[in-house]
Amino acid sequence: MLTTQRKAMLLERLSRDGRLVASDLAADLDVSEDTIRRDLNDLAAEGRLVRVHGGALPASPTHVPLARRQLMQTPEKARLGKAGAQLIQRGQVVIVDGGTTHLALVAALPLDLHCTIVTHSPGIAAALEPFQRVEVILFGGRLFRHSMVALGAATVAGYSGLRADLCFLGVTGVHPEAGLTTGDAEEAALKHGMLRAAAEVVVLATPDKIGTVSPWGVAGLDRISRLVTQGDRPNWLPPGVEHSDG
Amino acid sequence: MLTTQRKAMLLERLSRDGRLVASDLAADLDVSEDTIRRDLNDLAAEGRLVRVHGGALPASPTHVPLARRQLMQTPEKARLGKAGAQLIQRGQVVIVDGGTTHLALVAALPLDLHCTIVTHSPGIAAALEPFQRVEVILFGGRLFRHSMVALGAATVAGYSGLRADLCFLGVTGVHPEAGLTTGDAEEAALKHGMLRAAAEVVVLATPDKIGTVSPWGVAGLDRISRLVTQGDRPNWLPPGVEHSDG
DNA sequence: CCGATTCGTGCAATAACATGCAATAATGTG
DNA sequence: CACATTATTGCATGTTATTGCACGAATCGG
Repeated sequence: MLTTQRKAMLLERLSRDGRLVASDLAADLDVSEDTIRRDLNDLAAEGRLVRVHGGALPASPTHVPLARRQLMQTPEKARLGKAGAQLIQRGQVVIVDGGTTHLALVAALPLDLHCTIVTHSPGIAAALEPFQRVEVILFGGRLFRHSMVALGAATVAGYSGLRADLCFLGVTGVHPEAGLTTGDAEEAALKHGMLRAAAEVVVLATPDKIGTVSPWGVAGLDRISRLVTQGDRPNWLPPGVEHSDG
Repeated sequence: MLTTQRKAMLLERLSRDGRLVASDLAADLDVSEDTIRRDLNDLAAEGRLVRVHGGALPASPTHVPLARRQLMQTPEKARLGKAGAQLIQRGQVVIVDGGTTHLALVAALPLDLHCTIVTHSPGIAAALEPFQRVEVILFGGRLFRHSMVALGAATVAGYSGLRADLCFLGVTGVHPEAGLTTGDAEEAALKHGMLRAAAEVVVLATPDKIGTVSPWGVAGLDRISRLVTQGDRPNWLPPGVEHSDG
């Protein structure tokens, strides 16, 4: 049997059965378990499935709807979210970007918080449902699937007409020279608009984003008011930028 | 059974039943209680549930309302959703209103569906994430908390400039004389705009809404193309309106 | 307070894992 | 064709993960 053919069969079985068990496959296809393992690792490296102990599971978040992923909060993100939540004061108008870190922020908000939250992320908006005293403004647009946020002229226009107190900005790179960067051009432009619409800008950054650069620039580090990370303050952070350890 | 798969099943049962009992699970899944305990401890360490004596409970009580309501799909609503999903044809532009019934509609869509879905509900938009080939247009506005949809001038303007093939309209009352009604004035106006923006209008209605009236009128029964209910066609349904049993 | 259940820990058996190595087959190159 | 290179596979090795069991401690419900 050809290697490629075997891998195709693995994917076929995976979508049919919803899972793959390495030992069963070795017996079925009459090859060693090592071969199966190698195949599974290859396919996992291509992102076509997710490797687990004993076999593999589907890669696509098919039957894992929003609710599940909302709860998939690492303790790190929860701490970041908690640190961010403490920065919001009663009555403020706050812009909240999309992303799982900001979902953690919402989860850390006190239930009786009284403020206005502006977002272009349907996930953030939906998560704000339990907060009776939070006014939620949602900007629409065409949904950018990768990060599940609304993008488009209407979105940009919405932020350009806004004067907010605080903005929680999500980026995929925080670098001493490249500054704040993200993976999509249009998203970068929108984030720049969000940044300009707020008096203070806070970036919640997990450790994997510190010191890294993504293709599209959003703004320089001196444009943000505070960086929340895990660990000590990076020594390259401009003096005007505050820092907290989440 | 793969360990990862078993843990996923535990989370699924948790969100379905609202609690987990270790001893029951051990018997159900045919593993020792030690294994279940270890699984529960792992998941608790990841913050995905809260460990209690004898089992586990959902992690974030604040978000259970939303999560629960999303998963609280009665078999009736699932059937309605399935019936509605079959009405969508490839390439169409479809308006989908908010509400749990329409969440069931999204859940029933085929994963490879290729169409454009327009909505002003962040929950619907978020639920559409797994559908790679569905273009999602989200209209924004101020979030109306009771039904978790965006309302406002921008929302109305969005629909008024749209020509869609199909519209799934949610109402709280379907009555022979009062027609389609809902509980909020502004929402009623918006729904009227949605109805006018689509060539065909479908109403998915659970039995508790048939024959009831809410304060604010949306449109007469003759303005809809199809009513999907559970059971026989109401004899007062205008002849021009099609009917299906979901 | 007591019995029953549940919990945590250590332990051992088994399964699955990564890694390096060698044999073989397929492919590329002069 | 001759030869080198690469890909694929199975095997041996040591490591890690998973699981069930045993035992004593902690907890629960009266």
